[in-house]
Amino acid sequence: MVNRPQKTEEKPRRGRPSLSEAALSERRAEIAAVAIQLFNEEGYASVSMRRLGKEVGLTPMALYRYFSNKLEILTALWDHVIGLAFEDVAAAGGGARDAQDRLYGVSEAYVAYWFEHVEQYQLVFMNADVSKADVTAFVSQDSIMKAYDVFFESIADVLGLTPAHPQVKTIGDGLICHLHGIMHSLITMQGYPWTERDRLVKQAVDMVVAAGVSVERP
Amino acid sequence: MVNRPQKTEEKPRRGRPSLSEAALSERRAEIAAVAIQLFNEEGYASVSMRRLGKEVGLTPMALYRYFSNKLEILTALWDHVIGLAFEDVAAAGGGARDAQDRLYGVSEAYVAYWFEHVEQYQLVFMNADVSKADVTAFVSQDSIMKAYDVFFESIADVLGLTPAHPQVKTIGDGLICHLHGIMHSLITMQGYPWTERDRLVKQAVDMVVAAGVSVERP
DNA sequence: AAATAAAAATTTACGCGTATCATTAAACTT
DNA sequence: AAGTTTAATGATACGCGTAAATTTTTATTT
Repeated sequence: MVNRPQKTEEKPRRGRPSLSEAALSERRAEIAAVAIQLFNEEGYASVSMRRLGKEVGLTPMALYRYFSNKLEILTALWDHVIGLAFEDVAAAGGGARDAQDRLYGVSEAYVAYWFEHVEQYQLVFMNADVSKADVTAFVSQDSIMKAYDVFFESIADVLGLTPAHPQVKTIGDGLICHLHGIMHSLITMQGYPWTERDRLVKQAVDMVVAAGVSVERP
Repeated sequence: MVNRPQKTEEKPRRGRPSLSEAALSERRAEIAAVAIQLFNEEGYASVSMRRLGKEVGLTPMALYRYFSNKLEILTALWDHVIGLAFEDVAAAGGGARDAQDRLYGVSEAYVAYWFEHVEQYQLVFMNADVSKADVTAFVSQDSIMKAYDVFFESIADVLGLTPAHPQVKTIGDGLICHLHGIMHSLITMQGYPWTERDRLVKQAVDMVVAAGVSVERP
């Protein structure tokens, strides 16, 4: 995050006042909106800070008052993109006949979304420059954790357990990892003759369903 | 790859001759060796072409005769690192009591290696700048595909099928994806309260073993 | 030996992200 | 009103990857 003067301490009595928190986040949002559009249209690397500054009417360095670096602007796009992905997932989950059907549906929708937006997947999940702290802060957000809930609910239904059951957490984490692995492997290692994507996703869910028959119930 | 004059055509009769293929690959190897050490010690981004040039005794631009860009030098490190990973995997597979034991061993070793070398994982699997063509060329190499064979052999053993059986390919690809997904998710989303790594890996292999009981045999 | 041709190597230059420093603006104190 | 303090903004500069132009090297042909 950008270094800002302490707000909680005795506020300074002299000198030009800081931008209000409202003004700050308003302009941050304005920059982010332009950035998201440009990043989506032309890619992260192709949009320079000089260019972005020009588009929003600021000098390049003025952007640094609102974001500490270019990557932090990218995190604004993360929120946006993950929101879109889970819109698709929610839609797929909505029309399901039963729990098992829903689990297949949301799993396929999740993977399909990222495959249809590979550039976005790379921007979110393949940026090695992102510091640990950045990602931690981002992914810990309730919005993201809540988005995965649909998987846990479906799994609980399929297994006939409550969502709070520890097995649901373990199996759910496993499925989420598995799906991410399918996307990531097929995207990063395109030369390898992978089994067809749909087949892999189906198999991943099959294994969860199969686990249901052997699960201990309370 | 770097653009080179056609070697197979009628060789030019005048002018300075091209570097021999031997000289070329020798100097490429020399550059790669220095680069691997520096990248490992200081990270990819911290080692500039100007610096690398100085270390190997070339001007920065002279490097471009041997590698078409900085990223292509990084691929040299890929080979190196994947070799190390599969040394660990092979060692883990060597001492196994039976097929099932071996499958658990190699899976855990594979995941453990990358977790112990997160920076290397990021250099190999998290570079969004890498063009599709680059990765394709890299991963299609026999060396990499061969490295995964240990998984397919173990799985065939566990399932009681020949390695050539199509189910082995499908399940093997699934397991490799699953393991990659565990690594990738736990590395990129450190703020999320994932189930413990070992548990996830064990569960992934368990599911493969469980699939064995329901598999159709020839 | 001189001229010529082509590859190798170097030089120069561009736009990039952004650190640092200089300037301007907006408030309070006197 | 003038001076002071502090935030916001702007200008300058650095090292980066590398494209393009230039120079040097090394061979063959005359």
